[in-house]
Amino acid sequence: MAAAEGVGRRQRRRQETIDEVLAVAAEVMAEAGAGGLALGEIARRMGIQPPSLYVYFDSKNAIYDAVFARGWQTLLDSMAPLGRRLDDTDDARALMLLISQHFVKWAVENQAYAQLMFWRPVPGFEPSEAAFAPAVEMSRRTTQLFAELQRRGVLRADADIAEATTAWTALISGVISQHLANEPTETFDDGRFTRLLPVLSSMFLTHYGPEREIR
Amino acid sequence: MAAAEGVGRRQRRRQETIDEVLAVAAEVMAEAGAGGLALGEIARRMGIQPPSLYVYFDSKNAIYDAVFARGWQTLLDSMAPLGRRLDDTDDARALMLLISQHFVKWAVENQAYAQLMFWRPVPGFEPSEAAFAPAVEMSRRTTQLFAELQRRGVLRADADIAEATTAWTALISGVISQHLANEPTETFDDGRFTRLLPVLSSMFLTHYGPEREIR
DNA sequence: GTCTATATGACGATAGAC
DNA sequence: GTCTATCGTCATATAGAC
Repeated sequence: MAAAEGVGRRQRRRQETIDEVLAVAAEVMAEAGAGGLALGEIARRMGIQPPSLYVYFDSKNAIYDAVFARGWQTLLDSMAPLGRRLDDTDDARALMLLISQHFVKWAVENQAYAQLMFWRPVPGFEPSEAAFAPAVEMSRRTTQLFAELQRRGVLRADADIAEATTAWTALISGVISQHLANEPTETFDDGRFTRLLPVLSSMFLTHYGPEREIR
Repeated sequence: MAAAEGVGRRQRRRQETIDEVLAVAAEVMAEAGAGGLALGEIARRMGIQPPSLYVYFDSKNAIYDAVFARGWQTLLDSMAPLGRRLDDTDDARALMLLISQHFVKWAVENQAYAQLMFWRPVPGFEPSEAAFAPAVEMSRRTTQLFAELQRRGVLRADADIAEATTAWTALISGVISQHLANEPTETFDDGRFTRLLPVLSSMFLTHYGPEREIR
């Protein structure tokens, strides 16, 4: 019993340290860019020596991996409430735009994560399969959302859902990429690319929608 | 006279060395990723010592800057013939797709350059104004192309050309980003995102085109 | 002008004492 | 679990040979 409790405490404390490492890492990445993460800087801010980090992570890339996974998981969690709104709303097209804007806004306001999630800024780092899981789940839910939109007649009955999902992904990631690369200090509301989302969303829904309006 | 010739030879030789450095740098970046460029590796392949590189470039970032400029200039030059075809063709919509495909294909086949041109993979490196010039010129020509398409009635008379240019840029860079990040080893023809270009192009032209077809 | 030789300080990573 | 010591590599700077 006492032994089991001891293990529990130790593990709890270990997890807390791991969480702190990741939080500080995200801080450093936000200031220096995703590729500018330095173990010495993490250690300095935590008041420990760099080698101590190796007690919790096997390598620098393992830290990147954990940050990558955490980013997708956080974004995924933040989108869940919006997805559930689909049951209430009668304007699925407007909700679609809201979802797109929420997604891009998160990326613009969490650029350290977004660089790692949407680009390959770190030579030699490739996310592990486990870290990729939340990203795959995001893709799954997006496909599911489009299938539901099709069921409701917002998307054409003969629309290729897999294709629509890929197209939407490319659209959104294009806006994010251009913002991060060309005007990273601009706010979501004022960005040249982020402001295009209503147009792009309407473009997308016109193409995959049930009928094309006559102007 | 002899002195002037001597200077000419020296400068020519200097320029040749500079060109060799940039070619080797692009090689290394293609293998290790844009952020994985190492001066020692450039020097090793050239058969010189790393400090010798400082005779030709002030810093590593100066090499990145030159590669960045060269990438945009090369892409720009490779697109010029396609742009001129606008005068001959009677199917401007098809040419529009060809141009998009050419652009993306170049990025997919020159990933070392593309990473530097479309992302920010190197902490602390921001392209100089001079290096940015060919990229600005590319944007200018794109705007010009769309204005011409509008003159010909391929784009709506009341379409916002600046907005259309930004939207097209976001679309294209979305395809490139997703390909580079998720399936960089896939060919242009087989890529999940690159294959979407006809759909995306049609989506774009439907939105900005003169009338929306009824399905 | 161009190169080599050498030095500096930061980095990621490892070994081993405590 | 944390430290010190250390290694190899990196970008960069300087001194000096040719």
